[in-house]
Amino acid sequence: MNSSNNLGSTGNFIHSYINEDLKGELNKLHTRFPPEPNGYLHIGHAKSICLNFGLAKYYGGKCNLRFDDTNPSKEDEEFVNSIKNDIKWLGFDWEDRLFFASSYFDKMYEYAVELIKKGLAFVCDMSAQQIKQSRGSLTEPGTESPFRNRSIEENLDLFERMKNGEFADGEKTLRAKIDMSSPNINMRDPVIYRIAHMTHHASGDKWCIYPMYDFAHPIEDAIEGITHSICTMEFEDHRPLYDWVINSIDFEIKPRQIEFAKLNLSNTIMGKRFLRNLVETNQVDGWDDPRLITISGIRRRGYTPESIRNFCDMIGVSKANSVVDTAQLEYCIREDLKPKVPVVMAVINPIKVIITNYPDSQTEMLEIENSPENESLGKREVPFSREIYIEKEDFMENPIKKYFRLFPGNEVRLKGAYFITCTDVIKDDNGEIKEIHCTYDPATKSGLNFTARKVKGTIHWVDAKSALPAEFNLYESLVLPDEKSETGYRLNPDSKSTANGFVEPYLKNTEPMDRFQFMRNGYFVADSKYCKKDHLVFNRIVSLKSSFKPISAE
RNA sequence: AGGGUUAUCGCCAAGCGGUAAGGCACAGGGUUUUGAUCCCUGCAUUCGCAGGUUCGAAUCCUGCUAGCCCUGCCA
Repeated sequence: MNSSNNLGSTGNFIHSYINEDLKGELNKLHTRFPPEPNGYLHIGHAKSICLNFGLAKYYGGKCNLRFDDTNPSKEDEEFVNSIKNDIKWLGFDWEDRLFFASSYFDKMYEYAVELIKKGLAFVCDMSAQQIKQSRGSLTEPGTESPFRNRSIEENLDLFERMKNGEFADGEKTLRAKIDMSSPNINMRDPVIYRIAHMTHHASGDKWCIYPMYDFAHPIEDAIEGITHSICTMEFEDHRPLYDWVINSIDFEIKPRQIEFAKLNLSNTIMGKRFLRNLVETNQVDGWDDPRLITISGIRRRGYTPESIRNFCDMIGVSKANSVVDTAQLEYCIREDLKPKVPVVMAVINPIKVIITNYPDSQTEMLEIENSPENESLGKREVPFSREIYIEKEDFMENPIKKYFRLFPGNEVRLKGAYFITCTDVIKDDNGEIKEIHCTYDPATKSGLNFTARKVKGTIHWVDAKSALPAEFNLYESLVLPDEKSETGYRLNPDSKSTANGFVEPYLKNTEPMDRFQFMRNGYFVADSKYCKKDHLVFNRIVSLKSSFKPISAE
């Protein structure tokens, strides 16, 4: 598959903009990834990270990491740490360019004063409610604030007193003086500074007034010399205001804001409220629950950074809002893991098989290749003896059509071992199958190139005596579409299921985050929290593709 | 007085006036000690709709239609 960065060959509309702006000097490109530290990053952020850092890398430019921490009421140090960690894990490096909007508060204050002096901003005494009412509506113009024409001196004095803490929260705001009748509501004298007596995670209690996004962001970009400020579509309406700030302050560098459509994934919800609610009500196991599409969740699920980067390259960038099929993400992780991880045998829902003609006390070691995809992964020894476990699904007393696994009278191959034929089904008093009796044919031993008979099915197994017990977490989509719900979805009650089975003794030294393909079961990762030497826990990253479509019996 | 924006295969997505790339998904065939992988093959006479310009239109023009975003002292 195309593991190269599709930013080059085909490109997207952002490339055309960059080319037309930076003609000949593409290495001057300077982007930034500007998260607000108010939550954990999710795969939608990964798209933005790959875009911003990827563009810089592609053109030999730079990309900053900047925390847009202008609202102390929502932000926290915990989030800045998790965000840094996630970006590094994804494989991107901001080098020495780690910035905080809060470190520009002094400059922003000065720029606000400059705006006042130019007659472009005023202190407004209206309440939030009054401002809302005077803003007009989507179809009607707003009305001007009665405080709009205060003198520059009075505005300067009031703004300074706002800074000095003389007013309570909400008592006054600083507003840009633009146009109350603009069809763009963002231009109707937007608030650019608000009062909030609150401790900021970085600046502490130094400030009690904080700049609003629309004022702060263009300044942050300009200060850092950002050439292209890439954000999502909902900010398109803010671009005139962005440009207004840049032009009003008369920065020599004029960053260009470019909007792209954020990522949506089928059957998943990215909203911060949604994620936060699940975490806080303990419906999931923390922000890194393997079912969550947070970066930390998909990491614990077993996804690799390469697979996420490839996914982001693959889905492209455009302005059309779209929903990417989760199958595409799953394709990327299978594709990445396929040549990297060993293929071993794990029986998730075991049922015992007794090979009645196999010597009672004998155990032999069979040699099996670790990966048909990658010879360099070598071989391993797998014990085999009279009693083994196979997957419940690999046996049917009354087989459906086209079933070529084990059933009474049928012969199948045990991977890396022998052909076995089912001779008996032993049931308990309740009629439940207790064990399956088979016979084996020594002549069919793996590697002997036995060709006298053919079997249609090859199944995996583990030796009962030496197998290691293990727990398997299997996942399905966290949400399901539901037209009856007002949200359009509902939580999937079966999003997680746990099964107890066995793995080969080869896995005895498994470390958390080790990845494997469990033959015919899918790709798995040892859980980072719960997998211990004496208690193996594996999460299914993704199942294998399968063209086997069980058609009902009879 | 509303403004902005989008529309190309089931899902992403190239395309920028010269006659519809690619990926995912799906289907069929071959190989196969994973019903996996791999390998072939198929998958838009058509680009939201209707007109127009042109030798030639997904690309230009006009008019419609539909989706998404915008009335936080959030970002």
